[in-house]
Amino acid sequence: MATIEDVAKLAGLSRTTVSRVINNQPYVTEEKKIKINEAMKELGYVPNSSARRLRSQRTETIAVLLPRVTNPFFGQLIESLEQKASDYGYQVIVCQTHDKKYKELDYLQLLKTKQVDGVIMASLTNEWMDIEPFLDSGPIVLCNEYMETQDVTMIHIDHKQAAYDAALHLIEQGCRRIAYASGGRETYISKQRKIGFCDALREHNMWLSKELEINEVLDVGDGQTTFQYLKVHQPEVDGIFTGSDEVAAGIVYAASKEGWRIPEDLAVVGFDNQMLSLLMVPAITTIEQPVEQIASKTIQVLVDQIKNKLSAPTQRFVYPYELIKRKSTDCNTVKKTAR
Amino acid sequence: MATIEDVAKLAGLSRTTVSRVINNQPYVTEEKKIKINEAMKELGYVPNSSARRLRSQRTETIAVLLPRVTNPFFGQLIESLEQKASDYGYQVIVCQTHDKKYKELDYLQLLKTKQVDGVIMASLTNEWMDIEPFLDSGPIVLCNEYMETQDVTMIHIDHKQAAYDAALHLIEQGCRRIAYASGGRETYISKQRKIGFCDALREHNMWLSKELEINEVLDVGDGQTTFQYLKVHQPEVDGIFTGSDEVAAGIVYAASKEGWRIPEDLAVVGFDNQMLSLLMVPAITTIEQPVEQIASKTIQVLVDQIKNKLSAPTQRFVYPYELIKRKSTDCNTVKKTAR
DNA sequence: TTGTAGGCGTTATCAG
DNA sequence: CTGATAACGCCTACAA
Repeated sequence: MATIEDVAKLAGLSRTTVSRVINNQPYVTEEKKIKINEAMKELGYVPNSSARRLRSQRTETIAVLLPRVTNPFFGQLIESLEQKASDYGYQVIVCQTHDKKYKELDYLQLLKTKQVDGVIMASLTNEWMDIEPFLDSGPIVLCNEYMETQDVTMIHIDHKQAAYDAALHLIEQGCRRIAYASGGRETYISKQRKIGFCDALREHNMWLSKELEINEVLDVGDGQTTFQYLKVHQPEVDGIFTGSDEVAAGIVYAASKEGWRIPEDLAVVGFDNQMLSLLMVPAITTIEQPVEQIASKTIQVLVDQIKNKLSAPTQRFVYPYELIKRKSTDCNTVKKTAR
Repeated sequence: MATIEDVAKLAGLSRTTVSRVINNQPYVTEEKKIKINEAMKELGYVPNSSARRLRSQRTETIAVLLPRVTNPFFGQLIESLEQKASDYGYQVIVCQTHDKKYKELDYLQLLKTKQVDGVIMASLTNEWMDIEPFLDSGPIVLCNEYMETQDVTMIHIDHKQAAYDAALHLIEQGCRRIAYASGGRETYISKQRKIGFCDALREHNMWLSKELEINEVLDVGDGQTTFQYLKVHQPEVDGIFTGSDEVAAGIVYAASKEGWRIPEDLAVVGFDNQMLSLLMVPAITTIEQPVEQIASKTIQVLVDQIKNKLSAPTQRFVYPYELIKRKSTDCNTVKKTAR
C-alpha cells in the first residue's frame, strides 16, 4: 500500500505538498502538481481514509436507525436517504433495531465512538431521557418519528391528523364498528395516531372498545392473524384502520379467502401507500407520505448540523400527507348484507 | 472527548495498562482493572474508532453493493446480511448502484481507501476485468451474481436451471407463445436465465422470437407497460416468464384491468417469491431463493477471507431453489377461449 | 505485572 | 510557494 510518503519521495517533494495536491489546495506550482499526480498514478496511491478520519475528526458517514429494511416504507426511506447522502459525499450505515431498545442504544454508540458524524433515527423505542445524552457526541435528527421535546430536529407528517382523516373517512363510508390495528412499538407516533383515530370516533359518538384494539401488528402475516381474530371474536366489525399497507393487505387477503367482501363486509385502510396497496384486489385506501421530501430534508438538516458545529436551533418540519381513497373503503353499496 | 491518556492519568497508570483493560488482555491486577474501569466511567471514555482503525488497519465494516434497496429481494437480502454481519461484529454500508457502472466502481473505491474490509457485490454491471484489480485491495464476494471466472467466491442459485424449470412449467401448462421479460442489466445472471429459458423452449420445438423478448423491465410499472405492449403487438401471447415478482404483479394487474383472464388468457411466472406474489389475485407462480442461507454463507465466507488474509481458494456455493406453483399458471381449463 | 516509546497515514501550523 | 514538525488516539514490541 503506497502512502503519501512514497508519493512524496517519488516526486522528490514533501508530504505537505502532496497533501496540498490531494486536497486541491492553492499554492502549488502547476509543474509540481503534474509531477505529483504522475507519481500518485504510478504508485496507485489512494489516501487512507482511517488516517484522514483520525486527523480530521470527521468520518463522512451517517448512521440510519430503523426497525427493519424489509418494511417497504423503510426500504423506500433508506433508498432516498442513501442517495441524498451520497450526493453530499456521505455514506450511510444501515442499523436495524428490530424494535429492540438495546439495539437502538448499541447503534447510538457509533456516535460516541466517532464512527459516524451523525445519526438519523427512524426508529425510536427508547425513552427520550435515554437518548438525550448521546446528543453530546454529535447531532441526531428524528425522521418520521417524533416527540414532545424541543432538543432535536424532527421531520415528519402529522400522524394524528392523518389517522383522524382515515377514521373520518371510514365513518363517512358508514362504518360503525371500527377496529384499530397498530404496530407493536409504543412510540409517540403510534400514540398520536391512536389519539387522532379516537378523536374522530368520539366526534361521532363512537369509541374504540378494548376488543377492537389490536396491537403488535406489523406485517402481512400479522394482518391475516388479525382477521382471524376479528372473524371469531368480533364478527360485527365493519371497518379497520391499520398502521401499514402490509397489515391491510394481510387482512384483505385473509378476509377474501374466508368469503368476506371488501369493503361491503369490512372496509380497510392502510398506511404509507406502498405499491402493494394499489395492486391488491380490491385496491386499498391508504395514507401517502412524501418519503422523498422527508428523506431529502432529513439529510440536508443533518449535514448542516454536522458542518455548523454550533448547535443550531432545533426545528420541526411537518410535511403534508394525502388520504388516497380506493376500493377497499368504497361502500356505496349497502353495508352488511347477508354474509 | 476523553482519550486513553486522560484515563491513564486519572487512574495513575500508563496508557498501556488502560489499553490492556480495554481489550481484555491478561496481566492486569484485578485491583488496577477496577481503578481503570472507574476512571473510564468517570470520564465517559469510549475508545476512538478512527484511531483504532488506523492502528489496526481494520475497519470492521463491509460494503454491500446492490442495485436498489426498494427491490424487495434486495431488501430481504440486505436485512439478512446486516443482521448476520452484526453478529460477527461488522457494520454494513449500503451502496446502491442503480445499475450504473460508474457507481459500482465508485463504491469499490471504498475498498481501496480502506474504508471497508471487504465488499459484497450483489450488483455486477461492469466487466470482470474492470473489477478484478480491486481484489488487490481486499476480498470481494459475489452474492446472487456470478460469472465464469474462478478468481472470486460466489454464492447463488442456478439461475439457468431455474428459468428452465419455469419455462418447462409454462409449456406443460399448454402455453405455446411464451414471452420473456428480463431486468435491464446485461449481467451474467440474466444471460443464464435466458439460456435456460430458451433451452426448455427448444426441447419442445419452440423458440423465443424477438418480438416476445422484452428487456429493461424492472418494476411494477414496467410490468404494466409490458402488458400494454403485448396486448397491442403480440395478442397471441399466452404465457410470460419475468425476472421478478414486481414485474409479474404489474402484468397481472394490467391484464386483469383490461379484462384478460390469468392464467387462461395469459399464464405468468415471477421470480423471488416475494409476499407480493402470494397476495396477488390470482397468486403468482414464482421461484423461491433461499435468501437467508445465501446471506448467511456470504457473510461467513467474506469474514473468513478478511481474517485469513492468506488468499484462500475461491469457491462456488450453489443453493437450491424451488418453483412454487400457484394460480397464475394453473391452466387446467381450456386455453384461449373467446377473449 | 507494568511502563516506555514508536509509529499507523494524514493534515495543520509555522517557519523559510 | 514549499517543507519540517507536531499532533490525531491507539496499540504493541520491548524493556524493566
